[in-house]
Amino acid sequence: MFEEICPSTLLPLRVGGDKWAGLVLRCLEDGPRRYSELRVPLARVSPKMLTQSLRALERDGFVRRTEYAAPVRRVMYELTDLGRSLLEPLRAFCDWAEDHWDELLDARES
Amino acid sequence: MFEEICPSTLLPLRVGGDKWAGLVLRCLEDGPRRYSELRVPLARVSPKMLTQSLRALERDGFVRRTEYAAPVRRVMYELTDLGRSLLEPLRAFCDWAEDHWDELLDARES
DNA sequence: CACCACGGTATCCAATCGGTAACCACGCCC
DNA sequence: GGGCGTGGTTACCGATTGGATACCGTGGTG
Repeated sequence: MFEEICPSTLLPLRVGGDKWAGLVLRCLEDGPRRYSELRVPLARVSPKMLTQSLRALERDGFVRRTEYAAPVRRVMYELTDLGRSLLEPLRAFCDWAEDHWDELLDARES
Repeated sequence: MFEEICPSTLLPLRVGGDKWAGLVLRCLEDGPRRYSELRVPLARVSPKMLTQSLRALERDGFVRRTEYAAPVRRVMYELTDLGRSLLEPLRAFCDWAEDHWDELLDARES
């Protein structure tokens, strides 16, 4: 997931000045995820960077972090309304990238 | 221009991995501009960075650079069709940022 | 000839980014 | 009580970014 398909590879798009924030947001679009669940699709992201991105997203109000102590330790990350609203322009970008994939590749080659 | 208004200040959005590329594109949306004309609205961007952004945008096919030798040396930068098409999602982001300005500020404060 | 505008380059340097790897506290479960 | 899973943190370090500043070649122009 996200190896080749995302615009980040061909047209690096950074939201919040953070290399991975955009991908994290997209990983959360289908509902809350735990830290370890996020690590699966974002295998290329080091734990340090994932934490850093999540903290930044939390600080800026895009993501809500909820900690449950029992029965097992669980931490849930989910989009806030603000975060969900950001998905719209983000998807616009991704759609654009898909539509212009060939042109991007052509331009890059020459 | 672009001092406080652009999302780059509050929600850094980098297109092409480049800090200023987004602003450069927006400066070109109303037609061709010369290097020195771009320097005016982008006063905060050092010449080095501006050149770097323009070169990257040219390499990726978003901007066309045309050089005229006579009568005075002039270099025009203008958007290609690809570049113009990128303005759409870019504007979506800017509109989003304007709409959620207050929420962004609120989240940042707390 | 001297000077100026234009469109950049060159150099230096500090700060940031991001990857690797190791470590850690807590609680459960065998 | 020893190991494991969870959700991280810490230290270290090289690479990249980007800001400031000075400089430069070319071609008009007075």
